[in-house]
Amino acid sequence: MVNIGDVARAAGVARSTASYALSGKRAISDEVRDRVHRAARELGYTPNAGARALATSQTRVIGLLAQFLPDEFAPAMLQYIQGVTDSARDAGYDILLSSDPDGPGALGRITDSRMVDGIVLLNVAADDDRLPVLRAAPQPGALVGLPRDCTGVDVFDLDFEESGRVMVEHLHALGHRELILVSQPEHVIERGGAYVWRLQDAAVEAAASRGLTLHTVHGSSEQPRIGRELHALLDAHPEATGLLLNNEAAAAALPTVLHERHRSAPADLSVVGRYSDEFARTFSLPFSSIESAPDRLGRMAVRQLVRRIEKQVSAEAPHVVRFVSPELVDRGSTAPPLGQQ
Amino acid sequence: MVNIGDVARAAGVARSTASYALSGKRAISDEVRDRVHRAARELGYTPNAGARALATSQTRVIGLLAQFLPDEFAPAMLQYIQGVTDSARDAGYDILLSSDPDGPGALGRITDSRMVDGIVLLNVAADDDRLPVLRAAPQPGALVGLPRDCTGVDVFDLDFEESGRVMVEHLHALGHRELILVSQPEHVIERGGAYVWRLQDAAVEAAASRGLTLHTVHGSSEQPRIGRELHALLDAHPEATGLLLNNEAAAAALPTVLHERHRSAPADLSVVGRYSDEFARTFSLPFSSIESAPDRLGRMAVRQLVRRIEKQVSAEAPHVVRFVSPELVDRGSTAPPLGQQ
DNA sequence: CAGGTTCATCGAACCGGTTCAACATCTCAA
DNA sequence: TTGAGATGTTGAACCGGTTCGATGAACCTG
Repeated sequence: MVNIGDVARAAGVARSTASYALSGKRAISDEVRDRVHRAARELGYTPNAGARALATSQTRVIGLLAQFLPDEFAPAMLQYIQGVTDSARDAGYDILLSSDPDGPGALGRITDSRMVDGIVLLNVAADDDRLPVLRAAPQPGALVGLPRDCTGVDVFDLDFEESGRVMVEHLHALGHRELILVSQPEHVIERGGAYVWRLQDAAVEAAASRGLTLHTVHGSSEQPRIGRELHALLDAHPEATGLLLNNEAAAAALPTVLHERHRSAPADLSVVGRYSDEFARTFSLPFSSIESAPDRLGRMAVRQLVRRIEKQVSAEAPHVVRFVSPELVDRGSTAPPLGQQ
Repeated sequence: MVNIGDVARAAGVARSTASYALSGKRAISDEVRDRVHRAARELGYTPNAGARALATSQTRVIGLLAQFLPDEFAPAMLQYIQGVTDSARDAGYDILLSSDPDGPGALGRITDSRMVDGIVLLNVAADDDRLPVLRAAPQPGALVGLPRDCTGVDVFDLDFEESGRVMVEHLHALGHRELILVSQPEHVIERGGAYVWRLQDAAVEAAASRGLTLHTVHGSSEQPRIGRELHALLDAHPEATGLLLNNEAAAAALPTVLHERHRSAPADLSVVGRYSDEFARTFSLPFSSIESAPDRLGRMAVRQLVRRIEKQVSAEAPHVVRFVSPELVDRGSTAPPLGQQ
C-alpha cells in the first residue's frame, strides 16, 4: 500500500512537508501543496489508521456498547443504533460495535487498548456494572438511559415522569376516571430498568391528585401470553375506560385482543401507549402514543460525546443530564368515555 | 497509560523480552516469563491497538457494512448483526459497523486505511456497487446475499429456489391446486433483490410441473396498504386455497385481514410464509414458514472470513458459494383444502 | 548593508508495539 | 579441550504517521 513517504517522493519533498501539505497545519507554498495533493490523488493515498492513531492518540472511532436482550424489541434497538451511527458519520467518526454479554469486560478491553475516542452506552441500568469501568477510562462517555449515579458521564433519556403525567392528564381531560396502566414485566425492573417505576410512580401520583382510579399491573413481554393477560385484565376491570401501555408487547397484542372482544378504540376504550413512532409503523399500531424517539436520543448522546472528545467543552465542564420531553402523537385512539360525548 | 516498556522495566528485562514473554513466540525461561506476566498484571497493561496494528498489520477488527433501508424489517436486520457480532467475538474480533448510505465510499475508506482485517457485506444486491471496491481491497470479503458475479468473495445465502419449491410442494402434497404467491414489491427487485425472482420463478416452475395454478403478485411493503391489497387479492381469487408469502409486511398484516374477513388458517386458507423465526416470534405470527435464519448466515459469513484472514485456507483456495437449505417450521397453518379432509 | 522577521522546508524524534540478527552462556559430544 | 548446538536475552530496526526545532532564503527596516 502507498504511504506518505511514497507521496513525498513523488512530489519531490520531505515526508514532513507532505504531511503538513495534506493537513494544512503549517504554511506551505501553493505550488508544493498542489504537487503533494496531486501525488496523493494519483497514487491513491489513504493514511494508515493505526499509524495515525499511534502518532496522535486519536482514532476517530466511537465505541458503542449495546446489549441484545431477548425480550427487548428489535425495532427500538435498531433505531438507537441507527441514530448513533448516523450522527457519528456526520461528525466524521466510525462505530465500533460490541454486544458482548460481558459488558464491563468488553468495555475495559476497548478503552484500555485505545481503540476508541469515546463510548456510548445503550440499555443503561440503574446500577449498571459498566459504569465504574467507564469512569475509570480516560475516554469520555455518554449514556442513553438514566443510572442512579450520573457522575462523570453525560446522560440522555426520555422524561418518563413527565410521560406518565402526560398520559394521565390527557385521558383525564377527556373525562376518564377509571384507568389501567400496563407496565413492563418485573424482571425488566429487576435488571435495572428504573424507567418503569419512573413512569408508573408519576402516573399514580398524577391520578391520585386528580381523584382518578389507576390500576397498575406488570404485563409479560412474551407474545402469546401478554394477549391472555390483557383479556384477563379487561375482564377484571370492566369499568375502566382508559388504558395506558408502557409495554411494547402489550401494544402489539392489543389490536387482536380488542378484535376478539368485539371492542374498538376509542369507541369502547381510550388507549395511549409509550413507544417509538418507528415501532408503531412496523406494527401499524393505531394507538396514540408518547413518542420515545430512540434515534433522537442516540444522536444527542453522540453529539455531546463528540463535543467532549474534541474539547469543545472542557473536561471539567459539568456533565449533562438531559431528559427529552415526551410528545404525544395523536392517532385518534382516545375520546371522551361512553355516555359523555 | 502503561506501555510494554514500563512492564519490561518493572520486570527488569528488555522490551523485546517482555514482548516475547507475553506472546510466547520464543522460548523464555519460566522465571522471566512469570516476572513479566506479574508485572503486566500489576500495572494493568493492555497493548495499544494502534501500535500493534502498525507493527503486525493486523487489527483484529472486522468491518460490517449494512444498509438500513426504511422498508426493511428491523428484526431481521438486527438478527444479521447479532449473528455477525456474536461469532466475531467468539473468534476474538471486534466489529466496525458502517451504515453509510454511500456504501462504496465507506468501504473504500475503511479498507484503504487498514482499519479492518476483513469485510462482511449485508443486503447484497445483484449488481452491488460495493463489490468492485471490495475486490480491489487487500482484505478478504464475505457476503450475505447472492450477487450476479461471485468472483473473489465468499457468498452465503438462503436457497430461495429450493424455498419456493418446498412451499409449493408442501401445499400440493396436502391437495391444494389453486395457489397465490405474494412477493416483495417491485422496487425491492429493482434495487437488486434478485432473491425475489429466485423464489418466485422456482415456485412457478414447481407449480407448472404439477399442473397447479399459481397466481403471483407483488405486494406493498407499507403497513396499512398491504392489508388492503391482501383483501383485494383474496376477493379476486376466491377459488384459491393456498397462500404463499414472500413478503414480511404481508405476513404481519394477514392475521388482521383474515380476522376482518371472518376467515382463519388453516380452516379456510392454508398459509405458508418465508421469514425468520425471530420475526415470527416478534409478531406472534401463527403461520408455518420457511426459516430464513439470518443469524446463521451472519455466523457462517464470519467464520469463513476468519478462516481466510488467518490463512487457514489459502488466498488461492476457491471461493465458496453456499446456500442454506430451507427448513419448514410447522405452526399448523396448513391443512388439506375444504371438502378434502 | 548589517540585523531582524517571516516564510517554506527539512531532518530527526516520537508514538508503542513486533521481530530479526547477534550474542552470551551452558550443555554435550568428539 | 575444543567446537557445535541449543537456549535465553538483548539492542536495533521497522511499521507509517505527526510534530518540534533548526535552517536557509527572501524580505524589511534603519
